[in-house]
Order: sequence, then C-alpha cells, then structure tokens
Amino acid sequence: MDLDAVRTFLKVSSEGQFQRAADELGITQQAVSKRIGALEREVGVVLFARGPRGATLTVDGQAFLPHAHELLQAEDRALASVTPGRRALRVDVRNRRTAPATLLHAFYRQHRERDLDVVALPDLTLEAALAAVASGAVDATFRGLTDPKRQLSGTGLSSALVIEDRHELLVGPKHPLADAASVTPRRLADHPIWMPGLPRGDEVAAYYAELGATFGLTIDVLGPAFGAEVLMTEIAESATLANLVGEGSRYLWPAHYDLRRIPIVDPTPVFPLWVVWRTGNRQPDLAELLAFLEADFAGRKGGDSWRPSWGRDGH
Amino acid sequence: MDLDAVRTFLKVSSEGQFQRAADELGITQQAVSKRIGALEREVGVVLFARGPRGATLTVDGQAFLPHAHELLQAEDRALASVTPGRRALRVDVRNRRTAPATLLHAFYRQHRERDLDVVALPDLTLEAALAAVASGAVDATFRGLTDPKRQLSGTGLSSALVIEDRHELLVGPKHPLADAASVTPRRLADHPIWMPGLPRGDEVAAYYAELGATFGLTIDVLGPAFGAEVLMTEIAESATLANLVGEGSRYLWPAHYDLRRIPIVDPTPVFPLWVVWRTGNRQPDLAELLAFLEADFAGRKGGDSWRPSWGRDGH
DNA sequence: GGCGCGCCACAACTGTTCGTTGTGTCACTA
DNA sequence: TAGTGACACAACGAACAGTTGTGGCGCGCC
Repeated sequence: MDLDAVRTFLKVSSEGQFQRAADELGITQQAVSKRIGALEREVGVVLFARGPRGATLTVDGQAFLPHAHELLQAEDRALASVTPGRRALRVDVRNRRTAPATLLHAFYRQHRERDLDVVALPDLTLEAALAAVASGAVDATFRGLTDPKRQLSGTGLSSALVIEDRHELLVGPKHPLADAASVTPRRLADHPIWMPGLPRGDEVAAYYAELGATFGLTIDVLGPAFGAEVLMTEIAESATLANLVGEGSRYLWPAHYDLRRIPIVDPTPVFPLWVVWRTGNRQPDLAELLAFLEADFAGRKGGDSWRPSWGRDGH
Repeated sequence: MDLDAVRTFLKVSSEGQFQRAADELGITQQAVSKRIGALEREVGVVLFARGPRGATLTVDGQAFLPHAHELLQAEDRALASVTPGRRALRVDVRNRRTAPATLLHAFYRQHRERDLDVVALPDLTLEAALAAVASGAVDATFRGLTDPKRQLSGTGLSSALVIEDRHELLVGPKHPLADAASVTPRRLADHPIWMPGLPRGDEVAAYYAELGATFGLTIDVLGPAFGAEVLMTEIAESATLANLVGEGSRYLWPAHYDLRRIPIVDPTPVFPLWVVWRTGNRQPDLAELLAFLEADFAGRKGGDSWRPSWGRDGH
C-alpha cells in the first residue's frame, strides 16, 4: 500500500473534493484521481462516491478512514524513532529476557503515553555500550560496573545502582533439587551449574567466577549458546543440568516442561546492575525513568544476600 | 515511506543477510540493497551494519524495528477493514455525538481486543440504512423505528429496542432557566427550542413534532445546520435559545461558554432507538455487542418518562 | 601469504509507473 | 439549452524500480 495514496485519501475526505485536495498537495486533480483509483483497486472497494458536488466517503471509505489515520501516525512514530532530536527515550537492555527488560516493561505500563524504544546490544563490550550512551545513540544502558568511579571518569556519564536481581535455580522435574523449597549456595556445590555461551572477560563472567570460587560451585560456561529455547529444552529433559536465572527475568517454556524456579537463600546471590546515562541528557522522559528505577530499587532492599566484591559499594 | 521497503527491512533483519531476504521476497539481492538504501536515505540514518557475514541491525535499526512491525500491522488492519469476509464489526451510528456513539465507545473500552469500525451515515434515509444492513455493508445500525414489525417484515432484519435516551435542556448562562435544577416539559412551553437542520419527514422530526404538540412547545427546526460548534457558540451567547440533547450524547465546548445541561422531569422525554441487524449475521463480535446493549438497557430502566406514540411497545 | 568465497555496492539498461497537459462525460442549474 | 463544476480518460515525458553484470572487501583456508 502506498502511504502517499493514503495521505491523498485523507486529504480528499477532509476537503470533500479532488481538486482542493490536489491544490493542497501541490499536484493536479488528475493525479489525485489516479492515486485514489489505484488505492481503490488495491483494497478492492470503492472509497468515494463521486458526485457533481464533490466526493463523499462511502461506507467502506468511512470504515477505512480511522485506519488510514493510524497508518500515518505509525509512519510518523517510526520516523520519530530514528530522528535525532525528536526520538523517543531509547534504552539498551543487553538481553530482552532479563530483569532490566522486565523493569522497563513495568515502566512502560505505568506510562503508556510515553514513547519508549527498547534496544538490545548483546554483543557490545562495556566500552562500546558506554560509547553509545556518550554519543547519544542510546539514552541509557543497564550494565554491570566493576568500578563505577574509574570506568566513568572523564566520559561525561553518570550511573546509579538500580537493580540487585536475586538469583534462583532453574531445574527440570528430574533434577534432585526439583522439589526443594529453597537451597543454599553451599548445597549447590554438589550439582553442576550450566551457563552456556557466557562471553569471557566481561563482568558477567567475573561474577560467576567469583560466585563459584566463594562457594565451591562448578559453573560450566562451555559450549555454544543456541538460545534460550534450546536451553529450556535441555534442562527440562536433564536430571543433572541446572541454570541460574534472575528473579526478575522472564523465561517462558511449554507447561509440560515442568521447570521449577528454586529460591536460593543464606545467602541469596544478587547481580548488581547500574543504569548509565549521559550527564546532562535533556531527554524529558529520562528523568522519569531514573525516578522510577530509584523508587523500585528502594522498595526491594533487604534480605541476606551475596554480592561480588566489586558490587559492594553503592552508587 | 514505502511499505515494501519496510517489509524488506523486516525480512533482512530476520534473515540476517540481503541475499536470503531477496530469495524470500522473490527479487534480486541488488533490489534489496536499493530498497534498504532508499529507506535509509529517507529516514536519515543507517539501519544495518553491513559485514562480510551478513547484515545486523544498528542501534537505530533496532529502535526502528518495532515501529516497522506496527506499520505493517496497521496496513493489515486497514486492508482487513474493507475486505469482505474478514472485516471488523461495522456499526452505523448516524451521528458521532449522540448516545449510540457513546455506547459503542463504552463497548470498545470493555473489549479493546475486538476490532470495531464505527461509521456515520447521517444522510441516509431509514430505508437506505436498512438496505445497507441487509446487503452486509454494515453489520448494525442504530435507528428510530416508528413501526418495527411492519418496517422490517420481509427484509430478513431483526431489531431490538436498546436505547431510551433521556433528553436534557442545553442552555447558555444568560438563559432564564440557566440556574434551574430541573424543568418540566410544560414549563418549556414558555421558551423556544431551537433544533436547526433537522431533516423533514423522518422519525426524528416526527418525534419532535409529537413532543411539541403534546406539551405545547415551540420547536423551531428552521435554518441550515452549520454544525455542532456553531450551535454551541450561538447558544452560549443567546438569552433565549435552548436546545434539546440526549443525556448520553457528548458535546464539547470551551469552558468559558459555560453551557448547562438541565434535566427534564415529570415526565422526561426519551427518544427510543433500536439496533437493527441482519438475521443470521455470523459476525462473531455482533452477538457480543447485542448482549452488551441488552445488559446496558436493562440497567437503565425506570423513571417517569414520555415516549412518542410509536415508541411505546417494546421489542 | 595468496586464494577463494561470501556478501554487499555500483553501473548500465529496460520496462513500468507516476505525474503532467489536454480533452471528454455527466449531473445539476439557470 | 447552454453553462458550470467536478471527476475520468488519453497521450506523453521523466523518474523510478527492477534486472544483469561487475567490482570491492573482509574473512577463512590451504
């Protein structure tokens, strides 16, 4: 469908005749006639009743009208989403299944009227992600920072600790811990943890390395990642494989997989995540988001938890 | 913006490379390259990072992605709205400001997931509107029926009395009744009622004629109708003009107009409206709408009201 | 390190499309 | 019956989108 034809359709419907629509659009009456004719041929119905006093909408034309408006509004939003200066708040979540994405969804539900674009930059290094924020390509990113002060010094960026996602154990029904109400990290030492596809050398790998060393866990990061669906399937069928997932993460599986999320306590490992933004970014919705994140974080404090050594100071 | 280009953008983003997108679309790789290039020129940003292993979305491309999906969905809905067989429930309300439109809006709010197209056929005679329903051009219409049994016999149409809209008096602040808590029809005999632009000979005109004759009212239907905005302005400035509006109608005016809606009691004139549909219409949402209307009507019964002679038998 | 491979961009060509000008048809009006 | 207003049809030219052919570039493989 040609959006120029849709625009012409709306002009004719508001002006009431082809000639005036043509004048407004800066084309000839014959061109309008052709555009409307082509649109009518495409949708398969007559949209205007042509009469000696102009053109009026048919029943089909009236039904089409609100959808035509919506089409052009969708076009406008699409253009705005990539136009510097008028683009919506754009946030990088690195992974659409983990806590930051869930939290952004909650923010969006509270503020339906705001435009929000969530992008995932899973393959970017921390440095590249920070550069994207500094350049204005994205307004905010959720990342783990091993040393916020040093990592952000001289970059013009600000950060705030806003998520401490409590880890849970994800196991299938055949796993020995399948029916446990909760487990402690030390009990996990007897069971291998499988986290395929973790990138080496970044803060996520550092977190699992320190977690494993502290409690004597076997955390296997080997093997390529074929995606969450494959991971869920493997865990569902296995009597030994277990996976660590964040409490705020959103993984879906068929009901007959019968996977279970087992809380980990005494202590609960938490992965600290900071939100990073450009100091002085005037995006109007950014302040709203930061306030939302701060309020959410304040409401979740407490509990006996374990943090990596680099996540023990606040923001 | 070219929707074919948007479609191509989505194919490339899902396939990961130009050549496979081209194969799926049945065009050459070069054509895909041109389309993407043209789209990028139009939106002013680079959407794909081209590499030797294919094309991946840039940050801007990721932000654009959900909007591209929405554009194509909007296109699909627009096409569906006029495609016989898969079109949404289509209802004629004759006037977008009166009770049926308000009621449909309430229905839509309860059933956001349903597709609903509201069309207004103000200039159609009752016969033409019924013909539109019988032909399937619209699924239902709200009309006044002076003799449902006779008017619908042999047409294959069904009807139900679903609205009895209580009339109120609309006056400006200078009108003698501006501060009345309520008025009776007989008191209105001293004040002219102005209803410009009423079509002659239809059921609405018949209603006002009988109402006027019963209570000795002066109902002036003269003068062309310049639209609701003009009417509101005239009433706001006049010390004598008054207008009858339905309780369920939705008229808007600037706050400084200071118009008032005065309830009419002892008795309250009500205009009976039937919904008419084609017997055996299988549109799945039609039954939902009829049930909604019936429930709403049942919840509004009661009160001392006046009906025209032709509206005193039920459905 | 040279070579081949996969992937995308550029160039030249062609058929189609879109817009323009000019003319025709039709209904209403005086 | 002639005039007017409004839309449709016809013919023409420019622009565009698609095709084939070719080139550049990064990566992996011998």
